Amino acid sequence: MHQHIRVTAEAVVLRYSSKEGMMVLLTKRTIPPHIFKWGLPGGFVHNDEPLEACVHRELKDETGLRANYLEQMSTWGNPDRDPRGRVLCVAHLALIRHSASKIVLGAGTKESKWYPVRELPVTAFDHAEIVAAAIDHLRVRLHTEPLAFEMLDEKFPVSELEKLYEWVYDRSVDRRNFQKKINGLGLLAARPEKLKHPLQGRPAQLYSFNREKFLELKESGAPVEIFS
Amino acid sequence: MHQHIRVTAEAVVLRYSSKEGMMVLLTKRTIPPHIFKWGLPGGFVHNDEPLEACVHRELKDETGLRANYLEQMSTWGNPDRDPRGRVLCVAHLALIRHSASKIVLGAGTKESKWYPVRELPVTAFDHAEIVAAAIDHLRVRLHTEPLAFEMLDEKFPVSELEKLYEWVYDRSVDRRNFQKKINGLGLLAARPEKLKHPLQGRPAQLYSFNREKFLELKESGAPVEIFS
DNA sequence: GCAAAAGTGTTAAGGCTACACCCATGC
DNA sequence: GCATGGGTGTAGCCTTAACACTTTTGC
Repeated sequence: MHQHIRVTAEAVVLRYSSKEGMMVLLTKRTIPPHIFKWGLPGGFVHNDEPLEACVHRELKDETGLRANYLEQMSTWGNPDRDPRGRVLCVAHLALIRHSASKIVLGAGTKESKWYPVRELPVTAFDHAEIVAAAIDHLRVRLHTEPLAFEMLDEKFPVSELEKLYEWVYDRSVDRRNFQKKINGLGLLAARPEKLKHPLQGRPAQLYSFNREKFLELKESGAPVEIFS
Repeated sequence: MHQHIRVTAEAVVLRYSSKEGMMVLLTKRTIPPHIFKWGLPGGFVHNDEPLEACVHRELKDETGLRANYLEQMSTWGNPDRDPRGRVLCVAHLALIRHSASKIVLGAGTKESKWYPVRELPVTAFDHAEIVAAAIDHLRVRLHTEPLAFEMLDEKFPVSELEKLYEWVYDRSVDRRNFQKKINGLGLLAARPEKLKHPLQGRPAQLYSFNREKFLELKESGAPVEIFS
């Protein structure tokens, strides 16, 4: 018996802004199957290529983007998921800052677009399911892992972090309690500057993520709960 | 360019007893590479076979066992992990009750043994790493998912559940607070009978997991935290 | 009776929730 | 001034953590 299974590595690339919410990067397929439908960036893994390297390569080729954070999520292996035959998909979660998410047209560039996660177009294969799984995955990880900071700018107001959590957990959070909790952990470092030109209201203090402090807390053994 | 990647599905099969702690099922390799070292049960995926079906099949063939719970965990894809060439390993977590974990010799049976998770023998490939990842995975899941009950007998004393959690989180838990918390959730249903012939002390009340209640709580939207 | 494990209760501390109030900016 | 969003404080509640006593068994 000879095994014939092909493998792709694909990524659910997410960006967030309080203005537009969570958005996912999709590329329009130019070949069958599912031609003209929208799919996740990714492609067939080279024989000697690590899975994450494949994702980075395909993402670069197709959209010119560089993920700020990348982790493996789950493998989709249903025998019927691809009409061409057995194709395994190793799905990844990729995060990118909104400010670094502009799609660049280039050599291997396909038509790519950011779509609101809750308003997807017609998608190829099981990719809509994979996007949903990525959000579930994020929901689990954001309780204890500092992944939110991979999507925010280096300097951000607390309200931006809060709104990101509100989007992911789909519930409103008390602004004042959120700020107290997050400051109590000491994970945010105040920057000297304040937010310039707010659309309305008092300019917000800008913070950056204190990764050293986070690692210190984690090493100390106490479980770090960023958000409950 | 022609892709040539082979795919295996393997399982970290775990059983637990308060007497012996957490143990993992390993099979002795009978062919190179890593001949005579101990590896995870599993093998090459058939072309038209779902990943989980492959795990069940290999487990049955190699040890005669049937996993009580099976979920995909992570995919190990380092190009150098197998000297034979590119072999992807889709690792699964499998749980089995101690009372149903006796290895049965049969046709395709390899030499298999239960080993304490914290005292592994010399292992093949990256399988020791995968076992460690499975314990980490379990540590995350046990907070909110009722996987502990997949390893305990149908009827069990609360102390058995408590000790399982103590093993996984590697810390001692106050017996009385644990019982109150778990009873407060209403997830356990008292059975009419008590534990017969305890080695010492007062016979314990036996309980079984109330899955309906758990699903009800989960549906109600409130996040269910079984253990913190 | 004694040791060992199981069942039940109490109390204090800390975290979270729900609030009210003031501040800084644009218009 | 007024609207709007940002920063800080406080009181009550509820959960958790720490701990004492009683009960039921085997020997």
